[in-house]
Amino acid sequence: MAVTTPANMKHWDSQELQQLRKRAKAWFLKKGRALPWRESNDPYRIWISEIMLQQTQVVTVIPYFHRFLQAFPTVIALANAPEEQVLLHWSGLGYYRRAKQLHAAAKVIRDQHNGSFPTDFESVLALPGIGRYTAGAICSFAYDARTPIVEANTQRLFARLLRLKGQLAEKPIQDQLWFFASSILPERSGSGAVNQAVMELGSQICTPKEPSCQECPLRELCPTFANGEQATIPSPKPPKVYEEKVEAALVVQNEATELLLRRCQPGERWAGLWDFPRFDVTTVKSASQLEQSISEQFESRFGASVCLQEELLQLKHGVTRYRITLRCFRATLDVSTTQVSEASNKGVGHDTQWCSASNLKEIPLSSTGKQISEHLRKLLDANGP
DNA sequence: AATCCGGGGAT
DNA sequence: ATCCCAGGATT
Repeated sequence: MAVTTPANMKHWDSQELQQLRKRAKAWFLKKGRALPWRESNDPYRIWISEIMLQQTQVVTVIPYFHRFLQAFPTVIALANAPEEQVLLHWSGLGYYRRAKQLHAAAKVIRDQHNGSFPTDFESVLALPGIGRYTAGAICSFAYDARTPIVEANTQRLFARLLRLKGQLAEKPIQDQLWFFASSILPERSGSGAVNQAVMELGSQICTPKEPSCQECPLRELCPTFANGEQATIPSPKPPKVYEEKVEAALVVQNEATELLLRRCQPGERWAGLWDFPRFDVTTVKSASQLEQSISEQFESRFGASVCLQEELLQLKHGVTRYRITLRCFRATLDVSTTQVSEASNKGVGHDTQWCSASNLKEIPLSSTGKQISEHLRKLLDANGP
C-alpha cells in the first residue's frame, strides 16, 4: 500500500487524457446548458459575458447580459458611450471596477485595434480587466485557441481529478492546476469545446458540497471519488472574519420633492456611482448621539443642516470584509440655516444633484441605492391614488 | 501572499 | 446565517 503524500497525486497518461476529453465533450453535448453567450462565437459577446461572470453567478448575469448587449450592441457603441451610461447598465451587478475597465478596454480596441476584438492571446491579456483566465476563456471559446483556463469550477474539478491536497490558493497547487488545464487540451482543434465541457462539469456535477458523482462521466477516472474524499478535496477555505459596521442613509427632499443624491468619489466605495447621502455611525451608542452625529456629518459635507425624521427601512449588505447594517431615515432640511441650492453647490457642484423619483432609474446607483429607490416608489404608489 | 472590490443565490 | 461564485489589480 502506497503512502499518501502530497506527491501522491494522480498522474494522467495520454490515453486517460484522451478519455477525459471524449467523455467530457459527449456529456456536454447532452447535458450542457444553453446560455445566451454560447449562441455564437462572437468575441465581443463572449468578452462581455466573461467580465460579468467574474465572481458572479450565471443566473445573476443573464438579465444584465441581455440588457447590456441591447444598449451596446458593438464594441464601438460601447467605446463611444459615456461612462455613466455604462455604469447605469452595470448598476446592481457589483464590482463596478469591471465596468470601468470594460469601457477602457473598448476604447483601446477602438483606437488601437481598428475596432475589432484582438485575436492573439497576448493582446487580449493586455486589455484592462482581462487576466490569465479571462484571456484564455475568450481565446478558446471565440477562436478555439489552445489556451488553458482555471477558475472556480475547473480548479475544483481538476483538484479532485488530480487528488490535490492543500489550499487552492497556494502557488504550487495553482501551478499544478494550470499545468493540468494545459494537458487536457487536444493537440489540434477542439480546445474551446473541451474548456466549455470541463467548466460545465465543474459547475453542474463537481459541486463544492455533495458532488453528483453518480452522474459524472469522469467518475471512473477520478481518484477523489475512488477514495471517497470529495468532502476534503479541495480543502475547505478558512472562514472569513467580518467587521460589523452601522451606516445611515438619508432621504432628503427639496420643495420640488426631488431627492438629494451624491456621487461617490474616487477612492470611496462605489466611486462614480450615485448614492443617497451616507454616513458611518458604527460607534454611535444612543438615539440622540445618532441624530447629532448625522447632523454634524451632513453639515460638514453639504454645508446645510438636516433634521432627522422617521426611519424608513433597514438593509443589511456586505462589502469586502464588512457586514453593514444600513439604517435609512427620512430627513428634512433646516431652512432657517443654509439654503438647499447652496448645499448642492458646495464643493464640486456636479457631484451632487436633486433627482425626481421618476428619474432615479436613469441614475447609476449601487444595489442598496436601488433598494431604497424601490422602497420610496412603493411608498409613493401607496399614497398616490 | 494578502487585500480590495459587491452582490445575490443556494442551503 | 454561512458559503460560494466563469477573477483582476494592487501592494
